[in-house]
Amino acid sequence: MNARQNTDMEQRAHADHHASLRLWLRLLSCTTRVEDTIRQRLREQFGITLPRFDLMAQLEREPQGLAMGEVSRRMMVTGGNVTTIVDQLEREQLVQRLPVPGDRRSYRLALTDAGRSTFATMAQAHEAWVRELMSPLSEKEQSQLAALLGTLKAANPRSTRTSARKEKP
Amino acid sequence: MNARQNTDMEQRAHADHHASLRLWLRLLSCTTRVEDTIRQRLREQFGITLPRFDLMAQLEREPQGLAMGEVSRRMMVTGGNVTTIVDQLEREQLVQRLPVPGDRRSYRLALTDAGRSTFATMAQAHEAWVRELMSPLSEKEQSQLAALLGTLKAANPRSTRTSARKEKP
DNA sequence: AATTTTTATTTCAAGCTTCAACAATTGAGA
DNA sequence: TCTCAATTGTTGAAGCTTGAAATAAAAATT
Repeated sequence: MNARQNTDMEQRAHADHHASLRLWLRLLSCTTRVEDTIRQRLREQFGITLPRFDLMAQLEREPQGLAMGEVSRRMMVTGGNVTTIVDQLEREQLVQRLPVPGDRRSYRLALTDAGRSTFATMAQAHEAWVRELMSPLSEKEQSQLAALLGTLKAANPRSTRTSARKEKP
Repeated sequence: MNARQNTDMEQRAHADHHASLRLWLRLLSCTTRVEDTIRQRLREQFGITLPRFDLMAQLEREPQGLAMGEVSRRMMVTGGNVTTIVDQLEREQLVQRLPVPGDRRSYRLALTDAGRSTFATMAQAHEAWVRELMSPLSEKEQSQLAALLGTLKAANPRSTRTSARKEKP
């Protein structure tokens, strides 16, 4: 660390040079705290992990089912990741891989009946927790927050994350 | 995409029945996108992982060093987790475990000289990335966001997460 | 039709994370 | 002092995650 440069940096810092950094750390820690709470309650009360819950939530929205790749895109995780989560959920009889007539590579991923009813119970509790955890903010503050985050989200591109992109030589 | 169900959901949503849930999902995805970008750039440009960078950042703030437990608390991760990250960083000669005179269970964890200089370089790039990623928001919007998140953070307790808490029988 | 390219998914190794159990040391009380 | 409880850190199993390579099937080209 060069003391001279350090001083220069501090001088130009007009009080809030690190404002963005502090904002980011606060954003991160808020999110982490809420997420950890939800993760813990899901495990304690339903014996399920957050990734499995999230995957079921994706399927619940699309009763006709989704391809693995589509789930991967929506959850913003790699395909390999989805494979292992689905393997587990299938073993627990909560989701099923259904064949797609025209395409033997792919299949429809859908909740089983058991999965649907299990999810319904969990989702209700989950939504109550989220409301509780957000309740420190008034309704008005919540919509302000949503608007600000919307700006941030719109500007940052969604990463593809399908993994295994080959370079064109 | 099923148009009918989509409509139903919107109808039953007395304008903002699920507002908190949507807010939470937006908060989560904003954070995830920024975090993923940072993680990727750290790996590509410096060959380091985000957890290792974060741990070094904790140490950089405390030149006299920190105990494992203190790092664990500040990073809000389990002790076992810190152990493995430190093992790696020690192997790379970026941090060191220094003995504490009065206590043979514990030690001071501190950056090495190499660690300090490596971190300085990375931290500068890191801060520039954060500023870039937050730049869709004006300065004023950033402080509004910080204030709202402050309210949220203050109300949610910081979890201990030291693991291995024995019940009193 | 045969070949090449693209698409869909899986596998594998490595690393992160948690939880629970464990070991070592310190501290407090009998 | 001796014992028991609390503190500090580690280990191991299981699960999540990524990135890269592999497999299989479909689509596009020649």
